Amino acid sequence: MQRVIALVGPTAVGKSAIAVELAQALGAEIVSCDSMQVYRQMPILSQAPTHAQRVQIQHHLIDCIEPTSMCSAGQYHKMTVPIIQHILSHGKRVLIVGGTGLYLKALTQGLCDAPPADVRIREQLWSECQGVGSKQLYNRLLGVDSLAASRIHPNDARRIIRALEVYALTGKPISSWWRQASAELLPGHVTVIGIDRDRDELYARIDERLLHMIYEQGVINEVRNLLKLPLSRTVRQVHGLADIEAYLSGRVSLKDTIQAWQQRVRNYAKRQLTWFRQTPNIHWRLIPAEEHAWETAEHLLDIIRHASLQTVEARS
RNA sequence: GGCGCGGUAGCCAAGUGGUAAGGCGAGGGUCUGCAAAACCCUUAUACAUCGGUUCGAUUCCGAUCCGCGCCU
Repeated sequence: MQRVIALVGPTAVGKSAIAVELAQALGAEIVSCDSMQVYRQMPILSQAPTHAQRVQIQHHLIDCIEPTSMCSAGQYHKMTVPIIQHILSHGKRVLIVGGTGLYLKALTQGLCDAPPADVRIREQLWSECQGVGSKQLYNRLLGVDSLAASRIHPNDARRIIRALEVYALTGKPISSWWRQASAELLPGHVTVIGIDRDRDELYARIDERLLHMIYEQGVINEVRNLLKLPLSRTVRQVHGLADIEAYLSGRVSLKDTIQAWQQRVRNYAKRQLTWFRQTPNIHWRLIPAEEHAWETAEHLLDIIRHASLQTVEARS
């Protein structure tokens, strides 16, 4: 059977609980693939696995970066590869679990070798963009890298800036970096399982989860403490932070805060699904409403066994 | 009961005597170092009802219904 398996799905679909059951059955350790659970001091906001779950199964890449500093797909990749190799070298399996599509892609397909973000150049380009507009920068990109430009929308300031950044840093267009084979971690060796639920049910779960976070888990207090810190730019993007901050400042009622936050997360879940749908060779399972985590885990085991057989057949 | 204001798509909301912006939502998509981000596409024979004026009314007039506010 495959030694590296990934379990992905939208937020609130029930990944963490299912992952623990599945990891137990597989004899695997869990490697998180979540851009927010990597940070410390925000376990509620990021809905990280519970202490009990982490005692049951060893989890990695959770609770390991201060919220004042910044993680990125590249940094995540750099941290994670050795950990996976280490686990495998001990004869255990790896279960990658998470909802951050880009991080999973970085892990399974690698990133190109272009240099990481350069804060100074990026800020310069960004302020320039705000002055003259993204179309201007896009035209410049068109001049130096028409291939990249053809794949980036003129309104997509972020990617235009990244492309120009790489060009400024290396003198080579970003598309030429794309062409270079990146160091793949485990080419073709990862079985990806996607879990999903009926859309209405998923949205209802999201709505309930946020209420639970507010009324049972005490997110508001967690946010209050976080706000005392000089949070990194990435951390400031966590869903709920800005909403609760507005509530704490008295500008917004609790009711409106919750509604805005719920809406944000529902939209996010949809985007996650869009991402995972295009993941090559992903195996989906639609979870029925009353199915228990351990039942789902059993179904997933079947799927994994099947997928492994197919891979073996394909190779011989 | 009287007076005033309002009734435009699932919601909010512009507007015009020649059949009507936009936003939200919803659905789909893109994604190579901020990704819980950013960006793109699609979406509705929607003008409360009935009459009248008019070549033509969502727009003007009248009545009716509903909502809101004020007055009695």
